[in-house]
Order: sequence, then C-alpha cells, then structure tokens
Amino acid sequence: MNTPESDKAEPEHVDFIRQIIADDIASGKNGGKVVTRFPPEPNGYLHIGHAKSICLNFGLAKETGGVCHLRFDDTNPEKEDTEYVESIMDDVRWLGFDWDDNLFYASDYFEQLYDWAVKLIKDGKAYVCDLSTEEVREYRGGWNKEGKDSPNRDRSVEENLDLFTRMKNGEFKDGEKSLRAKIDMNSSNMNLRDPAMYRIRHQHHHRTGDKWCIYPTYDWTHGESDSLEGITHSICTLEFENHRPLYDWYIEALGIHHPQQIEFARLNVTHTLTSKRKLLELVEQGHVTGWDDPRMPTISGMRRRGYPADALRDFCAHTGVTKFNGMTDLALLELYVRGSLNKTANRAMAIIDPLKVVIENYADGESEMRQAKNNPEDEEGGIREMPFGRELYIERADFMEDAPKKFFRLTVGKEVRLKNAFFLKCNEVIKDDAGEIVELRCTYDPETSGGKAPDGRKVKGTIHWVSAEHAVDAEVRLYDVLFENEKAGEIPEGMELKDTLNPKSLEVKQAKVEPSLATAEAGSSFQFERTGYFCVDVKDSSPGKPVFNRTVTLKSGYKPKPAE
RNA sequence: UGCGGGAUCGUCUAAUGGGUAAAGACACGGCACUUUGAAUGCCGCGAUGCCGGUUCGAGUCCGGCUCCCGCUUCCA
Repeated sequence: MNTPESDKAEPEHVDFIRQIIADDIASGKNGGKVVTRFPPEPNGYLHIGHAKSICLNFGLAKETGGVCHLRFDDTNPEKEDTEYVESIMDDVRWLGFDWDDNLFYASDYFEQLYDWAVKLIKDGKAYVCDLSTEEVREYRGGWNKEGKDSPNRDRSVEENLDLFTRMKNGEFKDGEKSLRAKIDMNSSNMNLRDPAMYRIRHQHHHRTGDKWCIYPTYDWTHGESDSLEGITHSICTLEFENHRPLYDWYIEALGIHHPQQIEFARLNVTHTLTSKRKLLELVEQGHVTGWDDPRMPTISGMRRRGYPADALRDFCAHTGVTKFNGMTDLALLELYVRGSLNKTANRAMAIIDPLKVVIENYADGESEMRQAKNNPEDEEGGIREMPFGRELYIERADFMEDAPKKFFRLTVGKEVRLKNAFFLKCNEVIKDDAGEIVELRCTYDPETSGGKAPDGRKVKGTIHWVSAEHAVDAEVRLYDVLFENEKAGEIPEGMELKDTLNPKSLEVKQAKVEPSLATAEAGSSFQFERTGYFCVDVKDSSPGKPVFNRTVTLKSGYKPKPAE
C-alpha cells in the first residue's frame, strides 16, 4: 500500500515570468498559445545553470499546454562540434524533458538570414564595412565617448550588394570585411552602434560543412530564429537585457513576428563554477578527468556523481525565478539529492576506513546470516542477508580509546550494538610498534540477537560492520567541492584558476563492503549506512571489482567538541 | 562620466491595483523519537540598504542618496 507521503502542500508561488505568461494567456495574446525554447550553443557540456533554463522553458510549456523547442544556436563554427550536440540532447532527455519533433538549428536558417540581410541592404539598413576589428572598436567609441561613422557607412546599395555577394562567394579573407547594421553610432546602448551581422570565417561548420564562409553573428541570428519558430516567450538571462533593443530593431526592420523576450537572473551556486570557458579549462588542463568527472557541475558530471534527475528538477524549481543576481547555497541542492535518494536508494554496509574486530567468544570458522532491511523508508523494499562471523571490520572512526562523554560508539569496556546483529563489547586494544591501533579484541552477547538485551540494558550507539571473511574489496571515491571558495572561479591577484582548486576534492579509499555489493549494477545508488549515498561508477566499475562514487554525505548530527 | 538592471532574515524566495504581529524553505542552534548521531517531528534564531515625502495606514507609491551586477567581442 502506498503511504500518502504527502508532498507537504507548499503554496505555489507564481514567479514574474509565469505571471506574465498567465496574463498573456488570459488576454488571448498569441492566440493563447505558449511556445518557448531552450537554445544552447553546442560548444560545451550543459551545466547546472542550463538545467535551470531547461526546467523553466520545458516546464512552462508543460504547465501551459504549450511546446518547448530545442534549438542549437550554432552560429560560430570555431567552437562547435557534434559531440556537444549529442551530449546536450542526452542531458535534456536525462533531465526528463522531451522536445518531440521540435528540434531546430540556427544553421538551418542561414539561407533565410542571408536573404534577410540582402533585404536590409536594399532598404539601406545594412552595409559592408572594410574596417578591421581594431578599427571598428576604435570607431565605436566608448561609454562616454561618441562613436564615429565608418567611412563605408554610406556605400551605395549596389556596391553593398556586390560586396556582400563577393563576401559570400569567398573573395575575401577572414576579417577583411563585415556586414553591419546601420543603426546609430551615438547610441547610449553600445549594441546599437552599428553591430556586426556577418563576419568572414573560412571554417568548416559541423552541420553546413564548407557551404558558407560568412557566418551570421549571434545577435543577428537569435531574434529571427525565435521569430521563425513562432516563439511567444523568449526567456534568457539578464546579460541579454541590453541586446533586446537590437533584436527589436531587426524584427521591426524585417516586419516579422515579434517574440517577447523576458530576462531572469542566472543561477549561481556556492562552490560551483558555471562558466563554460573555465570548465573547458579544467578539462583541457586535466584538473578533472573530463566533462563528466563527478566533481564537475555539468549535468553529465552530476549524473555520474549519482545526483538523481528529480533532485535537480526540485532544486531548480526551488531556487526561484527573479531578476536578483544571487548565490544559492550548495546545501539546497544536496538537500534534494538526499531527499530523493533517501526514498529510493537501498541501504548497504560499507567500511571505508576498516579496523579489524575479533570476537573472542564467537566460534572460529563459524558464520551465520543476518537479515537487513533494504530500505526502511520503503515497506516494499524487502530484506537481504549478510554474513556475520568471528572477524569483522568496523569503521576506524567508530572506536575511540579515550572517548569523551558524548561519544556513543565503541570504546574499551563499553557496549555498542552492531546493526542487525548483536551487542559488542571491547575488551582490549592491540597496537603495532608505532602505536597505531590495528585490532580490537571484543566479546559479543549472543542473547542480544534481536538487537535488544533480555535484561533490558540499553546501548547508546549502533554501528555498522562487515564480516572480514566475506567482505568484498571496493574502490571508493570520496568527492568534495572542486573549489573551497564559495565564489568558485574567483581568482585572486597573481593566481590562476588551477590555484583555487580544492586539493582534497577527491580522496580514493580501499573499502570493505558487504558481499551483495560485488555485483551491484552500474549507475545504481546505495546508502552506505551512517556514511552517505554512493553510486556504482558507470565507467570504471566492473562486476567483482566495484568502484563507488560518493554522491553526498549523510548529514552528521555528531559534532565532536572542538575544545579538548 | 554613460546606458540597462537590481537591493526583504546568514542564503534563496513570498507578501500580486497600500491593510493583521513581514511568511516559507535552506543553513544554524536546541529538544523528541530512533537498531543509521540519518530520516521524521517540534521549538528557537533571524530581514524590508539610507534619508525624506504622500497617507488613518508604506516592503509596496513619490523624490533624493548609497551599494551591487551587466554592457565598449567580427563570442554566445
């Protein structure tokens, strides 16, 4: 039976974008239809920031009965590749969204864009400019400096048409000429000071091949792509606010459908980098193993780390949509990761830092099976068996020779409960020559098999264990934040990005895990009891030689007093 | 010395044509329960950037100030 795990009725807040859209639907704008789009450039892997945009755009479409397009804004062949196109599609699907037939590429509009550029030339609204990049910059002026007209600004339509055709035909070298919109060289908005529409790049494009040697700029492409697709609400991040007047200018000059652009604040998360450029740097310089390194804030990295898709969706839904540029605590993401995994991940016993325990009153060579619940949160989760014997491993941190009062775990002369087994008492500590504890000599109470003592005596602590004889060796990768600084990617004077990395972002351990874990399925998640959530690495794990990634730790209620 | 956008608990958000004692979540602290020091439940902590104005009444409206972010790519 399904316990109605009531999603505690949180009052649904309507963010300002949803408000605008609700108003538009109510007023019958766009015929009451909603068409959104997620428009990544295929020049890198999607990260947590994109996840928010995906959830917003696809979510909006789902909520309003509209559609959301997936469009690749592939206007710069230099940085783009089909590898990225594929990973992006994988990531969107993994996140739980579907674009159906609505898959588009800006490069499919190159012909149309070219025709429109010709139209603007004919209308006297665009011209071919001979200025170099540096000259254009100089002519553009600055915030408090007037711009200067290009010497080519008043070229005749005929000459512009001729030159533009020759640009297209490859008669000029890269950077030799450009097509610019004729707007206003003194606009207070720099984007309107005759922006470039086309640049010459003799470069292979991942989809159009060598057909073109001139490529439309993003600014000249984006608004019209939205328009062509009948996008009603074009949602983007704050930095494009200043571009809106330019998109509007193009749309009006062309006299085509006018989507409404709405800007919201980009998602920032503590200790997390969301700059594609810097992420690429980490990958290229080998500071991580790849785009899907479990420490990466990429969707593929988080997936490999073991973050469930629903946790990402919950997180995005709960970070809010506003125009305030804030910084969300990573703890919020981890909350949803734990929340999801707590309900779905089976429990297992794994000893990450093993300490041997010998139970002196347990018969040598004997063993027995103990039963354990797979998931106490799930009544249907079932039970499994795990072997128990004379020699066990427990977590080194679960024993302390001189224990403080609040230490509920094992110490000399005191009892703890071995989860799903018996009470255990430590009698003697064995050390090596260096004084390091190597073994604990203990006794158990066979009367406490049910976890309770017939005489009613209580124990304060319950610890996990594995049978030494039956345990399986496993590699366990303990991940921590890539950047210790809350503001990841912030680089102090004289430092480089690599200098700001957390040196302890990965710690590899050889663990002893319960036998059932030997054949755990790649990608599956477990809660290692009292430790954290772990998943079987999809790349490096193999049956009998499991490799686990720590997804996130369990919250720890025990905080040793800092004072001695 | 420009243009555009912002500013509510430590953090992210609510308070939707001015109207209770500014609400929730996270974080933090405490308590209860517990065969996970988890989960769960309960309690606590804690904010309207500043100055003035309008009003019976202002987080919300008006004026001034301060601070933060973005913008001078033939990147997106």
